[in-house]
Amino acid sequence: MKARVLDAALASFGTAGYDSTSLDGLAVGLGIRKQTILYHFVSKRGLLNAVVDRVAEDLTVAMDQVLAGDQRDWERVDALVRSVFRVALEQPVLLGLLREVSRPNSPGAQRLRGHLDPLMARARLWIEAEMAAGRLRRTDAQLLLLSAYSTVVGVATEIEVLRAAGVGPTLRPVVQRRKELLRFLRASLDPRS
Amino acid sequence: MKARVLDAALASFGTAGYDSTSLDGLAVGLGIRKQTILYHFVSKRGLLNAVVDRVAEDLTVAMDQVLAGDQRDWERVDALVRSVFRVALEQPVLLGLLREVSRPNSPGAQRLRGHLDPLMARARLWIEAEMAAGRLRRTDAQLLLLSAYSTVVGVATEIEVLRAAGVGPTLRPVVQRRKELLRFLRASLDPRS
DNA sequence: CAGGACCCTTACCAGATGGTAGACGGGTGG
DNA sequence: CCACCCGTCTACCATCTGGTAAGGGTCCTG
Repeated sequence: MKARVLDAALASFGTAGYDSTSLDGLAVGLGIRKQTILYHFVSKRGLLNAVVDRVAEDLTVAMDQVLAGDQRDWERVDALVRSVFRVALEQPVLLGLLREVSRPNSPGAQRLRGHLDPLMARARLWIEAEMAAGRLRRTDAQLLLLSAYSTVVGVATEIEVLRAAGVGPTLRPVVQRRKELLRFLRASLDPRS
Repeated sequence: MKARVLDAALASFGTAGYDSTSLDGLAVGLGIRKQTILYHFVSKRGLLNAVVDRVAEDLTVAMDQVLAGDQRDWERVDALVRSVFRVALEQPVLLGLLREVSRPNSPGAQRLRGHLDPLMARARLWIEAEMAAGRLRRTDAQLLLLSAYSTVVGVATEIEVLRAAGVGPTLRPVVQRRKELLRFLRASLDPRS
Protein backbone atom coordinates (compact mmCIF):
# COMPACT_ATOMS: atom_id res chain seq x y z
CA MET A 1 0.00 0.00 0.00
CA LYS A 2 2.67 2.43 1.04
CA ALA A 3 4.34 1.85 -2.31
CA ARG A 4 1.12 2.44 -4.22
CA VAL A 5 0.57 5.72 -2.40
CA LEU A 6 4.12 6.73 -3.25
CA ASP A 7 3.60 5.99 -6.93
CA ALA A 8 0.35 7.92 -7.10
CA ALA A 9 1.86 10.84 -5.22
CA LEU A 10 4.85 10.96 -7.54
CA ALA A 11 2.55 11.02 -10.54
CA SER A 12 0.36 13.75 -9.14
CA PHE A 13 3.12 15.93 -7.73
CA GLY A 14 5.03 15.59 -10.97
CA THR A 15 2.18 16.56 -13.26
CA ALA A 16 -0.29 18.68 -11.32
CA GLY A 17 2.15 20.01 -8.75
CA TYR A 18 2.34 19.94 -4.98
CA ASP A 19 -0.32 22.48 -4.07
CA SER A 20 -2.70 21.23 -6.70
CA THR A 21 -2.59 17.76 -5.24
CA SER A 22 -5.05 17.07 -2.44
CA LEU A 23 -4.73 14.15 -0.09
CA ASP A 24 -8.43 13.46 -0.53
CA GLY A 25 -8.08 13.34 -4.29
CA LEU A 26 -5.08 11.08 -4.03
CA ALA A 27 -6.91 8.77 -1.64
CA VAL A 28 -10.02 8.55 -3.79
CA GLY A 29 -7.88 7.65 -6.76
CA LEU A 30 -6.44 4.79 -4.74
CA GLY A 31 -9.74 3.70 -3.26
CA ILE A 32 -8.68 4.41 0.30
CA ARG A 33 -9.21 7.11 2.94
CA LYS A 34 -6.80 9.96 3.24
CA GLN A 35 -6.09 9.07 6.86
CA THR A 36 -4.37 5.96 5.59
CA ILE A 37 -1.99 8.19 3.69
CA LEU A 38 -1.37 10.33 6.75
CA TYR A 39 -0.79 7.21 8.81
CA HIS A 40 2.09 6.18 6.58
CA PHE A 41 3.59 9.58 5.89
CA VAL A 42 2.54 11.69 8.89
CA SER A 43 1.81 14.80 6.83
CA LYS A 44 1.51 15.98 3.26
CA ARG A 45 4.97 17.40 3.55
CA GLY A 46 6.20 14.04 4.77
CA LEU A 47 4.69 12.43 1.69
CA LEU A 48 6.51 14.89 -0.55
CA ASN A 49 9.75 14.19 1.26
CA ALA A 50 9.31 10.47 0.77
CA VAL A 51 8.63 10.98 -2.93
CA VAL A 52 11.67 13.21 -3.30
CA ASP A 53 13.81 10.65 -1.51
CA ARG A 54 12.67 7.89 -3.82
CA VAL A 55 13.31 9.91 -6.96
CA ALA A 56 16.72 10.97 -5.75
CA GLU A 57 17.59 7.39 -5.00
CA ASP A 58 16.50 6.21 -8.43
CA LEU A 59 18.76 8.78 -10.02
CA THR A 60 21.64 8.07 -7.69
CA VAL A 61 21.48 4.35 -8.39
CA ALA A 62 21.48 4.97 -12.13
CA MET A 63 24.51 7.21 -11.84
CA ASP A 64 26.37 4.91 -9.48
CA GLN A 65 26.04 2.07 -11.92
CA VAL A 66 27.86 4.12 -14.51
CA LEU A 67 30.45 5.32 -12.05
CA ALA A 68 31.16 1.71 -11.16
CA GLY A 69 31.93 1.06 -14.80
CA ASP A 70 35.33 1.43 -16.43
CA GLN A 71 34.73 4.26 -18.89
CA ARG A 72 37.22 7.11 -18.80
CA ASP A 73 37.24 10.82 -19.51
CA TRP A 74 34.74 11.89 -22.10
CA GLU A 75 33.41 8.34 -22.45
CA ARG A 76 32.25 8.45 -18.86
CA VAL A 77 30.47 11.77 -19.30
CA ASP A 78 28.75 10.37 -22.34
CA ALA A 79 27.66 7.23 -20.49
CA LEU A 80 26.39 9.30 -17.58
CA VAL A 81 24.20 11.46 -19.76
CA ARG A 82 22.77 8.46 -21.54
CA SER A 83 22.05 6.72 -18.27
CA VAL A 84 20.17 9.66 -16.82
CA PHE A 85 18.16 10.11 -20.00
CA ARG A 86 17.27 6.43 -19.93
CA VAL A 87 15.82 6.72 -16.45
CA ALA A 88 14.02 9.89 -17.45
CA LEU A 89 12.43 8.25 -20.47
CA GLU A 90 11.31 5.24 -18.49
CA GLN A 91 9.62 7.45 -15.91
CA PRO A 92 8.67 10.82 -17.35
CA VAL A 93 6.80 11.77 -14.16
CA LEU A 94 10.13 11.66 -12.41
CA LEU A 95 11.24 14.60 -14.50
CA GLY A 96 8.06 16.43 -13.68
CA LEU A 97 8.74 16.07 -10.01
CA LEU A 98 12.31 17.19 -10.40
CA ARG A 99 11.17 20.31 -12.15
CA GLU A 100 8.43 20.96 -9.65
CA VAL A 101 10.82 20.66 -6.78
CA SER A 102 13.76 22.41 -8.43
CA ARG A 103 11.91 25.65 -7.98
CA PRO A 104 13.29 27.99 -5.35
CA ASN A 105 10.95 28.42 -2.38
CA SER A 106 9.27 25.20 -3.34
CA PRO A 107 8.60 22.82 -0.48
CA GLY A 108 10.94 19.94 -0.96
CA ALA A 109 13.47 22.05 -2.81
CA GLN A 110 15.76 22.01 0.18
CA ARG A 111 15.39 18.27 0.59
CA LEU A 112 16.20 17.68 -3.05
CA ARG A 113 19.31 19.79 -2.71
CA GLY A 114 20.29 17.67 0.25
CA HIS A 115 20.38 14.72 -2.12
CA LEU A 116 21.76 16.39 -5.21
CA ASP A 117 24.40 18.65 -3.73
CA PRO A 118 26.70 15.75 -2.80
CA LEU A 119 26.21 14.25 -6.25
CA MET A 120 26.98 17.56 -7.88
CA ALA A 121 30.00 18.16 -5.70
CA ARG A 122 31.30 14.72 -6.51
CA ALA A 123 30.80 15.22 -10.22
CA ARG A 124 32.41 18.60 -10.05
CA LEU A 125 35.48 17.31 -8.26
CA TRP A 126 35.87 14.49 -10.73
CA ILE A 127 35.54 16.82 -13.70
CA GLU A 128 38.01 19.27 -12.26
CA ALA A 129 40.47 16.50 -11.54
CA GLU A 130 40.18 15.31 -15.14
CA MET A 131 40.72 18.86 -16.31
CA ALA A 132 43.80 19.24 -14.17
CA ALA A 133 45.12 16.00 -15.64
CA GLY A 134 44.49 17.34 -19.12
CA ARG A 135 42.02 14.60 -20.01
CA LEU A 136 39.17 17.08 -20.24
CA ARG A 137 39.17 20.57 -21.64
CA ARG A 138 39.14 23.38 -19.08
CA THR A 139 35.84 25.16 -18.44
CA ASP A 140 33.47 26.19 -15.65
CA ALA A 141 32.44 22.82 -14.23
CA GLN A 142 29.72 24.26 -11.98
CA LEU A 143 27.92 26.07 -14.77
CA LEU A 144 28.33 23.09 -17.04
CA LEU A 145 26.68 20.75 -14.56
CA LEU A 146 23.81 23.12 -13.91
CA SER A 147 23.27 23.54 -17.61
CA ALA A 148 23.14 19.79 -18.09
CA TYR A 149 20.77 19.42 -15.18
CA SER A 150 18.51 22.13 -16.57
CA THR A 151 18.41 20.42 -19.91
CA VAL A 152 17.34 17.11 -18.42
CA VAL A 153 14.71 18.72 -16.23
CA GLY A 154 13.59 20.83 -19.15
CA VAL A 155 12.62 17.69 -20.99
CA ALA A 156 9.64 17.48 -18.66
CA THR A 157 8.45 20.82 -19.97
CA GLU A 158 8.93 19.70 -23.52
CA ILE A 159 6.96 16.50 -23.03
CA GLU A 160 4.09 18.48 -21.58
CA VAL A 161 4.14 21.09 -24.31
CA LEU A 162 4.08 18.40 -26.96
CA ARG A 163 1.22 16.59 -25.29
CA ALA A 164 -0.69 19.83 -24.95
CA ALA A 165 -0.26 20.35 -28.67
CA GLY A 166 -1.71 16.94 -29.34
CA VAL A 167 1.58 15.35 -30.31
CA GLY A 168 1.75 11.91 -28.77
CA PRO A 169 4.57 10.86 -26.49
CA THR A 170 7.03 10.62 -29.30
CA LEU A 171 10.63 9.79 -28.67
CA ARG A 172 12.23 11.98 -31.25
CA PRO A 173 12.32 15.39 -29.58
CA VAL A 174 13.76 13.91 -26.42
CA VAL A 175 16.45 12.09 -28.32
CA GLN A 176 17.12 15.33 -30.15
CA ARG A 177 17.56 17.06 -26.82
CA ARG A 178 20.00 14.43 -25.67
CA LYS A 179 21.95 14.80 -28.85
CA GLU A 180 22.18 18.56 -28.37
CA LEU A 181 23.28 18.18 -24.78
CA LEU A 182 25.95 15.69 -25.71
CA ARG A 183 27.23 17.92 -28.48
CA PHE A 184 27.34 20.85 -26.11
CA LEU A 185 29.18 18.86 -23.47
CA ARG A 186 31.56 17.41 -26.00
CA ALA A 187 32.39 20.82 -27.38
CA SER A 188 33.06 22.00 -23.84
CA LEU A 189 34.90 19.01 -22.49
CA ASP A 190 36.34 16.65 -25.08
CA PRO A 191 39.90 17.69 -25.88
CA ARG A 192 39.74 15.78 -29.15
CA SER A 193 36.82 17.79 -30.48
CA MET B 1 -4.38 49.62 -9.82
CA LYS B 2 -5.68 47.10 -12.29
CA ALA B 3 -2.28 47.14 -13.93
CA ARG B 4 -0.49 46.58 -10.65
CA VAL B 5 -2.71 43.62 -9.86
CA LEU B 6 -1.97 42.22 -13.29
CA ASP B 7 1.76 42.55 -12.76
CA ALA B 8 1.67 40.91 -9.35
CA ALA B 9 -0.54 38.12 -10.65
CA LEU B 10 1.78 37.47 -13.57
CA ALA B 11 4.72 37.25 -11.22
CA SER B 12 2.98 34.89 -8.82
CA PHE B 13 1.35 32.67 -11.41
CA GLY B 14 4.64 32.46 -13.27
CA THR B 15 6.76 31.49 -10.29
CA ALA B 16 4.55 29.85 -7.69
CA GLY B 17 1.87 28.62 -10.07
CA TYR B 18 -1.86 29.12 -10.35
CA ASP B 19 -3.10 26.94 -7.52
CA SER B 20 -0.36 28.07 -5.19
CA THR B 21 -1.41 31.67 -5.63
CA SER B 22 -4.15 32.88 -3.30
CA LEU B 23 -6.10 36.02 -3.92
CA ASP B 24 -5.62 36.97 -0.30
CA GLY B 25 -1.88 36.61 -0.57
CA LEU B 26 -1.82 38.61 -3.75
CA ALA B 27 -3.94 41.35 -2.17
CA VAL B 28 -1.81 41.57 0.96
CA GLY B 29 1.28 41.91 -1.20
CA LEU B 30 -0.35 44.85 -2.92
CA GLY B 31 -1.73 46.41 0.24
CA ILE B 32 -5.33 46.04 -0.85
CA ARG B 33 -8.30 43.77 -0.15
CA LYS B 34 -8.92 40.75 -2.29
CA GLN B 35 -12.38 42.01 -3.20
CA THR B 36 -10.67 44.76 -5.13
CA ILE B 37 -9.05 42.09 -7.27
CA LEU B 38 -12.37 40.35 -7.75
CA TYR B 39 -13.98 43.65 -8.65
CA HIS B 40 -11.60 44.13 -11.55
CA PHE B 41 -11.36 40.56 -12.75
CA VAL B 42 -14.61 38.94 -11.57
CA SER B 43 -12.98 35.67 -10.54
CA LYS B 44 -9.57 34.09 -10.06
CA ARG B 45 -10.00 32.43 -13.39
CA GLY B 46 -10.79 35.79 -14.93
CA LEU B 47 -7.55 37.13 -13.50
CA LEU B 48 -5.62 34.27 -15.04
CA ASN B 49 -7.29 34.89 -18.37
CA ALA B 50 -6.34 38.55 -18.23
CA VAL B 51 -2.75 37.67 -17.44
CA VAL B 52 -2.62 35.15 -20.26
CA ASP B 53 -4.07 37.71 -22.65
CA ARG B 54 -1.45 40.26 -21.69
CA VAL B 55 1.43 37.84 -22.09
CA ALA B 56 0.13 36.63 -25.42
CA GLU B 57 -0.19 40.20 -26.61
CA ASP B 58 3.35 41.07 -25.56
CA LEU B 59 4.65 38.16 -27.55
CA THR B 60 2.45 38.85 -30.53
CA VAL B 61 3.57 42.47 -30.68
CA ALA B 62 7.21 41.45 -30.56
CA MET B 63 6.71 38.99 -33.37
CA ASP B 64 4.63 41.35 -35.46
CA GLN B 65 7.39 43.92 -35.34
CA VAL B 66 9.74 41.43 -36.91
CA LEU B 67 7.20 40.29 -39.44
CA ALA B 68 6.72 43.90 -40.49
CA GLY B 69 10.43 44.08 -41.24
CA ASP B 70 12.03 43.18 -44.54
CA GLN B 71 14.14 40.17 -43.64
CA ARG B 72 13.74 37.13 -45.84
CA ASP B 73 14.02 33.37 -45.53
CA TRP B 74 16.47 32.26 -42.89
CA GLU B 75 17.18 35.86 -41.86
CA ARG B 76 13.60 36.25 -40.78
CA VAL B 77 13.65 33.07 -38.70
CA ASP B 78 16.80 34.30 -37.05
CA ALA B 79 15.30 37.70 -36.30
CA LEU B 80 12.16 36.11 -34.90
CA VAL B 81 14.07 33.92 -32.48
CA ARG B 82 16.16 36.84 -31.30
CA SER B 83 13.09 38.98 -30.80
CA VAL B 84 11.30 36.39 -28.69
CA PHE B 85 14.39 35.81 -26.60
CA ARG B 86 14.72 39.55 -26.05
CA VAL B 87 11.21 39.77 -24.65
CA ALA B 88 11.86 36.69 -22.55
CA LEU B 89 15.01 38.15 -21.06
CA GLU B 90 13.33 41.43 -20.26
CA GLN B 91 10.51 39.66 -18.42
CA PRO B 92 11.58 36.25 -17.17
CA VAL B 93 8.30 35.81 -15.30
CA LEU B 94 6.58 35.80 -18.64
CA LEU B 95 8.32 32.56 -19.46
CA GLY B 96 7.27 31.12 -16.14
CA LEU B 97 3.66 31.82 -16.92
CA LEU B 98 3.98 30.34 -20.37
CA ARG B 99 5.36 27.17 -18.91
CA GLU B 100 2.75 27.05 -16.19
CA VAL B 101 -0.04 27.44 -18.66
CA SER B 102 1.43 25.25 -21.39
CA ARG B 103 0.60 22.28 -19.26
CA PRO B 104 -2.25 20.11 -20.45
CA ASN B 105 -5.25 20.24 -18.15
CA SER B 106 -4.00 23.51 -16.78
CA PRO B 107 -6.59 26.22 -16.43
CA GLY B 108 -5.74 28.82 -19.00
CA ALA B 109 -4.12 26.29 -21.27
CA GLN B 110 -7.06 26.48 -23.63
CA ARG B 111 -7.03 30.26 -23.58
CA LEU B 112 -3.34 30.34 -24.36
CA ARG B 113 -3.88 28.02 -27.28
CA GLY B 114 -6.56 30.38 -28.51
CA HIS B 115 -3.85 33.01 -28.81
CA LEU B 116 -0.97 30.87 -29.96
CA ASP B 117 -2.66 28.57 -32.42
CA PRO B 118 -3.22 31.33 -34.99
CA LEU B 119 0.38 32.47 -34.54
CA MET B 120 1.63 28.94 -34.97
CA ALA B 121 -0.57 28.31 -37.97
CA ARG B 122 0.63 31.52 -39.55
CA ALA B 123 4.26 30.65 -38.92
CA ARG B 124 3.72 27.17 -40.24
CA LEU B 125 2.12 28.37 -43.43
CA TRP B 126 4.89 30.85 -44.02
CA ILE B 127 7.56 28.25 -43.43
CA GLU B 128 5.90 25.74 -45.70
CA ALA B 129 5.52 28.34 -48.42
CA GLU B 130 9.22 29.15 -48.15
CA MET B 131 9.99 25.46 -48.33
CA ALA B 132 7.87 25.04 -51.40
CA ALA B 133 9.69 27.96 -52.99
CA GLY B 134 13.00 26.31 -52.19
CA ARG B 135 14.15 29.14 -49.94
CA LEU B 136 14.07 26.92 -46.87
CA ARG B 137 15.06 23.33 -46.53
CA ARG B 138 12.21 20.83 -46.31
CA THR B 139 11.35 19.43 -42.88
CA ASP B 140 8.44 18.91 -40.48
CA ALA B 141 7.37 22.50 -39.77
CA GLN B 142 4.96 21.56 -36.98
CA LEU B 143 7.52 19.64 -34.97
CA LEU B 144 10.10 22.30 -35.59
CA LEU B 145 7.88 25.04 -34.22
CA LEU B 146 6.96 23.03 -31.16
CA SER B 147 10.59 22.26 -30.52
CA ALA B 148 11.46 25.94 -30.72
CA TYR B 149 8.59 26.83 -28.44
CA SER B 150 9.63 24.20 -25.91
CA THR B 151 13.15 25.55 -25.90
CA VAL B 152 12.01 29.08 -25.18
CA VAL B 153 9.62 27.98 -22.46
CA GLY B 154 12.29 25.69 -21.07
CA VAL B 155 14.45 28.71 -20.37
CA ALA B 156 12.09 29.44 -17.48
CA THR B 157 13.08 26.16 -15.90
CA GLU B 158 16.72 26.91 -16.41
CA ILE B 159 16.49 30.32 -14.81
CA GLU B 160 14.80 28.82 -11.78
CA VAL B 161 17.27 25.99 -11.46
CA LEU B 162 20.16 28.41 -11.63
CA ARG B 163 18.64 30.68 -9.05
CA ALA B 164 17.94 27.73 -6.79
CA ALA B 165 21.60 26.80 -7.05
CA GLY B 166 22.57 30.28 -5.96
CA VAL B 167 23.81 31.35 -9.37
CA GLY B 168 22.65 34.90 -9.97
CA PRO B 169 20.55 35.85 -12.98
CA THR B 170 23.41 35.50 -15.35
CA LEU B 171 22.90 36.00 -19.02
CA ARG B 172 25.28 33.39 -20.32
CA PRO B 173 23.25 30.19 -20.11
CA VAL B 174 20.28 31.83 -21.75
CA VAL B 175 22.38 33.16 -24.57
CA GLN B 176 23.87 29.70 -24.87
CA ARG B 177 20.37 28.28 -25.18
CA ARG B 178 19.55 30.76 -27.91
CA LYS B 179 22.68 29.86 -29.77
CA GLU B 180 21.80 26.18 -29.63
CA LEU B 181 18.29 26.82 -30.85
CA LEU B 182 19.54 28.93 -33.72
CA ARG B 183 22.04 26.29 -34.71
CA PHE B 184 19.36 23.64 -34.62
CA LEU B 185 16.97 25.73 -36.69
CA ARG B 186 19.68 26.66 -39.13
CA ALA B 187 20.67 23.05 -39.63
CA SER B 188 17.03 22.21 -40.25
CA LEU B 189 16.05 25.16 -42.40
CA ASP B 190 18.89 27.06 -43.97
CA PRO B 191 19.62 25.62 -47.41
CA ARG B 192 23.07 27.15 -47.36
CA SER B 193 24.12 25.28 -44.25
C1' DC C 1 -27.29 69.77 -5.95
C1' DA C 2 -28.91 65.07 -7.48
C1' DG C 3 -27.64 61.05 -9.71
C1' DG C 4 -24.81 57.81 -11.13
C1' DA C 5 -20.56 55.56 -12.58
C1' DC C 6 -16.37 54.06 -10.67
C1' DC C 7 -13.35 52.05 -7.18
C1' DC C 8 -12.52 50.04 -2.97
C1' DT C 9 -14.13 48.52 1.30
C1' DT C 10 -16.37 45.51 5.41
C1' DA C 11 -19.14 41.54 6.53
C1' DC C 12 -20.19 37.10 5.66
C1' DC C 13 -20.49 32.28 3.66
C1' DA C 14 -20.04 27.47 1.78
C1' DG C 15 -16.84 24.25 0.55
C1' DA C 16 -12.37 22.18 0.49
C1' DT C 17 -8.02 21.20 2.80
C1' DG C 18 -4.60 19.32 6.01
C1' DG C 19 -4.64 17.36 10.35
C1' DT C 20 -6.15 15.15 15.22
C1' DA C 21 -8.53 11.66 18.16
C1' DG C 22 -10.14 7.53 18.74
C1' DA C 23 -12.54 3.08 17.45
C1' DC C 24 -12.51 -1.39 14.91
C1' DG C 25 -10.50 -5.63 13.24
C1' DG C 26 -7.27 -8.90 12.20
C1' DG C 27 -3.06 -11.05 12.88
C1' DT C 28 0.88 -12.78 15.99
C1' DG C 29 3.54 -14.21 19.99
C1' DG C 30 3.38 -15.52 24.90
C1' DC D 1 -7.02 -17.02 25.43
C1' DC D 2 -5.08 -12.69 25.92
C1' DA D 3 -2.29 -8.67 25.14
C1' DC D 4 -0.35 -6.08 21.72
C1' DC D 5 0.85 -4.06 17.39
C1' DC D 6 -0.39 -2.69 12.86
C1' DG D 7 -3.16 -0.92 9.28
C1' DT D 8 -7.39 1.18 8.13
C1' DC D 9 -11.41 3.37 9.18
C1' DT D 10 -15.22 7.03 11.05
C1' DA D 11 -15.90 11.34 13.17
C1' DC D 12 -14.62 15.80 13.82
C1' DC D 13 -12.09 20.29 13.61
C1' DA D 14 -9.54 24.82 12.46
C1' DT D 15 -8.18 27.16 8.78
C1' DC D 16 -7.96 28.84 4.26
C1' DT D 17 -10.11 29.39 -0.18
C1' DG D 18 -12.78 31.69 -3.84
C1' DG D 19 -16.89 34.09 -4.03
C1' DT D 20 -21.47 36.98 -2.83
C1' DA D 21 -23.86 41.04 -0.93
C1' DA D 22 -23.90 45.38 0.19
C1' DG D 23 -22.07 49.83 1.93
C1' DG D 24 -19.39 54.12 1.42
C1' DG D 25 -16.51 57.54 -0.64
C1' DT D 26 -15.10 60.35 -4.79
C1' DC D 27 -15.56 62.56 -9.01
C1' DC D 28 -17.88 63.96 -13.10
C1' DT D 29 -22.15 65.58 -15.30
C1' DG D 30 -26.85 67.18 -16.10
